Amino acid sequence: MASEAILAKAGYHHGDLVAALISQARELVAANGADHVSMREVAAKIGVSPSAVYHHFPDKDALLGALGRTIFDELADEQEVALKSIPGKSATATRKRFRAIGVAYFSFAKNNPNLFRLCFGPLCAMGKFDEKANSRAWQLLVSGLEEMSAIGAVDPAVRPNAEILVWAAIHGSSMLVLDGLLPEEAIHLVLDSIEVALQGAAPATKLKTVKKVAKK
Amino acid sequence: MASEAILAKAGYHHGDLVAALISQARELVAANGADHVSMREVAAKIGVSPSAVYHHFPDKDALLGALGRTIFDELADEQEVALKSIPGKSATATRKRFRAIGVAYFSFAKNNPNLFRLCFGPLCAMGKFDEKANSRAWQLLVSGLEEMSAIGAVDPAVRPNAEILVWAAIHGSSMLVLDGLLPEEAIHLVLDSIEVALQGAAPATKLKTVKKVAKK
DNA sequence: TGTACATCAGTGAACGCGCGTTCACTGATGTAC
DNA sequence: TGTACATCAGTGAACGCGCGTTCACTGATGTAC
Repeated sequence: MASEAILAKAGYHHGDLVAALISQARELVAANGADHVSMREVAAKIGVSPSAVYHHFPDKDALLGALGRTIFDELADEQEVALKSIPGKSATATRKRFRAIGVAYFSFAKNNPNLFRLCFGPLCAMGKFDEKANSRAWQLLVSGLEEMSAIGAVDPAVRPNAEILVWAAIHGSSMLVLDGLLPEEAIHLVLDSIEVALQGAAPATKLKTVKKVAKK
Repeated sequence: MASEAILAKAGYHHGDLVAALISQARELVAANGADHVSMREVAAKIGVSPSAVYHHFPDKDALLGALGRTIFDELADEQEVALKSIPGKSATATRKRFRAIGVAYFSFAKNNPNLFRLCFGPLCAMGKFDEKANSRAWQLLVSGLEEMSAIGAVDPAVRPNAEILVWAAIHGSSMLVLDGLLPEEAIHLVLDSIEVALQGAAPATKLKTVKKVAKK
């Protein structure tokens, strides 16, 4: 949809420079990594003078920040596409959907390592993205876990912190695969382990003991 | 130990420029992030000409690569210190030690975010560190899980992929806290959940069902 | 419908900078005899 | 022990570059009357 706007007009006024800049920045970040993208290059590839960019973004971080926001959206989009391809209310479908959330997350990282690193890099820590840029992906995970709970696949003792554990494990394994520190299968092993872990099913008393010891 | 060597000599020949360069690079990366450190600045802070660096490192990546290797070592050092502070063969001590591995990992990330990001950034993916730079930390985790198994704290069904799950979860939560996407308590919630998850204790038949469904 | 004018969104030249790296060089060191 | 000499580890000047950003400007657009 951005591309329509980009091609819509030519001449002195561009038409939709903002969209074109973000889209071109996306291209260059994907290809070279966020650290090797310059304002001048982005402008040049669009055929616009470097200074034109400053009519739309106050500085480089702002452009990359805007890009980061759209990448978070892309990630959530892909997760939603994956989810929609698995209809049905059965336990099997629910489990497949839950898994798909993690697999889509990992696939996005694998297919777009530089974009993924932009989202979860220093710019994120500096708060250059929307505060809630990642909230769609988070919400999908929450819903997935609610569905899993509904079919009895989540031990109540594990439920409260499940979102955090699952996100951390999926994010960590994705990152470590990108870093070349874990093999690509890791994501599936992690998802296997997570499902087992969520199931829990230790007797309540036993769980209590575990927690007590752990807190000491 | 590096500082002795650095201060050992003065004059035309430095004495141990390699160690001094790495140590100064460490300082600057910690303060400004790896992307904002230059060869010239490192050399200047040591009081040496920029070109001197090239007698010891072929290029910038090589210097940062060498630094990365030492940071992985620092991380493992801190984990070992934490482990040694918890002696004893009791189940309680074992659990505390296991937890300490994760807490030390997180603390290192929290106290040295820029160094941590250097270790697990693009340079790592490019193979600029030793292939086995992270192997000490990994080995500590393996040993920790073996200890945990020995006291019966790890369900045999969960054991095979436990290292990967645990590393991914600890790494992921550390990263997400650095990114400002999870609150600092996340690491403790994750460690709680991991201990419960390792305990597992679902009946074997039930586990099988779970796995079968998951693989579909 | 036509026109005046404010506003918007570009241009292009320039500023000032720090960067990674190379090169020819030289002072210091250590070793063989 | 003294000396010649190869090697090592520095210097300092320079190359060539691309960068983020600013500035005075101008062409295009849209709106009020």
